[in-house]
Amino acid sequence: MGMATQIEQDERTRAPLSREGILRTAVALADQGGVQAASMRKIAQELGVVPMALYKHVSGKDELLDGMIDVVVAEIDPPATGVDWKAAVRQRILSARQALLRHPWASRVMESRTEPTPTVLAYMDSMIGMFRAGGLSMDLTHHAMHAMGSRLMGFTQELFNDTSDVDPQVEAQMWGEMADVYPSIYELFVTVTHDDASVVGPGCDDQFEFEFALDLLLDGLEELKGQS
Amino acid sequence: MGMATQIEQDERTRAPLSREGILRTAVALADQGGVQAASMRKIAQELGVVPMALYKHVSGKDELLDGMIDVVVAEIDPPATGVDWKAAVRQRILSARQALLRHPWASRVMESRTEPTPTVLAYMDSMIGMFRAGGLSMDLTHHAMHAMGSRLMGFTQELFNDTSDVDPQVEAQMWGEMADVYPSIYELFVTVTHDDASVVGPGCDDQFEFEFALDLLLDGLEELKGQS
DNA sequence: ATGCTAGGTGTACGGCGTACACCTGTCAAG
DNA sequence: CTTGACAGGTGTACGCCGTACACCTAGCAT
Repeated sequence: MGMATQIEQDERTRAPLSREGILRTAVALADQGGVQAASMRKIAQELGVVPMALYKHVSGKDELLDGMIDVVVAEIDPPATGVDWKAAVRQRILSARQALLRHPWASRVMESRTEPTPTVLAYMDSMIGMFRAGGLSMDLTHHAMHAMGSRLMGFTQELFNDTSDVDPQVEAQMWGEMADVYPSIYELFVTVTHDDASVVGPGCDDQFEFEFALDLLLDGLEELKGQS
Repeated sequence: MGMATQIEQDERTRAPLSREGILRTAVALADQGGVQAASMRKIAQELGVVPMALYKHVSGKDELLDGMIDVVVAEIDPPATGVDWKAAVRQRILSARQALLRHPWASRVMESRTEPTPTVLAYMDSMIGMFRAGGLSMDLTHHAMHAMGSRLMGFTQELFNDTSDVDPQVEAQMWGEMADVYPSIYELFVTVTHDDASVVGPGCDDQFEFEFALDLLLDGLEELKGQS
């Protein structure tokens, strides 16, 4: 069996390349190895193909990243119907948050993009429509979009990455030192961990914090809506 | 005059390398050419030195980026004294915003970092202290920190980069097409540009939008403070 | 039969971060 | 005064990255 035959078999085995397949592979690689695992070369290798082959389906790295974002945005649920505007916006943003939690690299990539893709524009458009349907004035809707900011895309920066792989001994001493240098952080930490009944939990409930901030904004907007 | 002499002159001319000098140069390069202009190699060239020389003062690219962030954070004004807690927080966050507007690359870099530097921790600590001094409970302060999210660092994502270098003819046609595909965005655009009396202004006032969202959050927090 | 084209290949280039061996001037200890 | 450690700048080299460009080839419309 000659080399050529082997190659032919490989080629026959391999599903033909396609933009969608490339994007799916890229997203999968990024999901499991971070955004830097989604390099042109690694995607190509994963697909059993030479790097330059990708360029027949994607114009370059930028378009690839845009495509990856579109995949994530497509996972966001459509607007709920038959509910309060606030509830609808709330649900949708929480859905966006879930999508971005499934693809932790996506928020960073989104921010690095300069021009929004049609998919992102469609999402924005739909979001604006939800505010309008809820009776917010155009001006207030405009402010609302800005106020939501990155929350619109379902993410807020987590200030502290609580997952630490240091051993408790060292960590305890670290906190001891922090008490002197960063007294307020220490105080906050102590309160939060004390209130938290769960033994080993992550100190604070990200989901709760996200919803807290979201509701703070939505409630404020509703009050302003009533005033106008 | 031999080569050696020339080199000696260069060496004598050049200020000796230092961590601070490297960071200043890196920030300057990033300010004028984006974050990718602050590569090890370009920083070294700017300082008239070979790339590896930097490693005697900075352990690697990560520490360099951390250092660059510290430079920016150090530009944030200290807390104002003798004013309402809300006013003090407001002023400080607006100061942070100014710092990040001077260094547009900084927000993106901050988000890419995993561990906060001592400088950033000190800023956080001070911020927490401001909430506490304002009478917010520890719990509410905790929520406040999360609610502020990236705004704490003085930035919100600008959804649309309004600075376009296309000619008005093309842009007008583009908006015409958008009216069909993204009706809500179009409607919003029309309203905003119509209300804006200024002829060529950027469509919406980023500073106003930032303060709008900030005040929405601060007002909400104050109300919650009163309730508890 | 012919020649066009879509799609995969191979080679090569410039840029990046950085490991590692090397040199050299300075300065304290013997 | 010698010596030797060492701080700090140099040079080379490696493996990664994105991608320009020339090439091949199978399939298909003419």
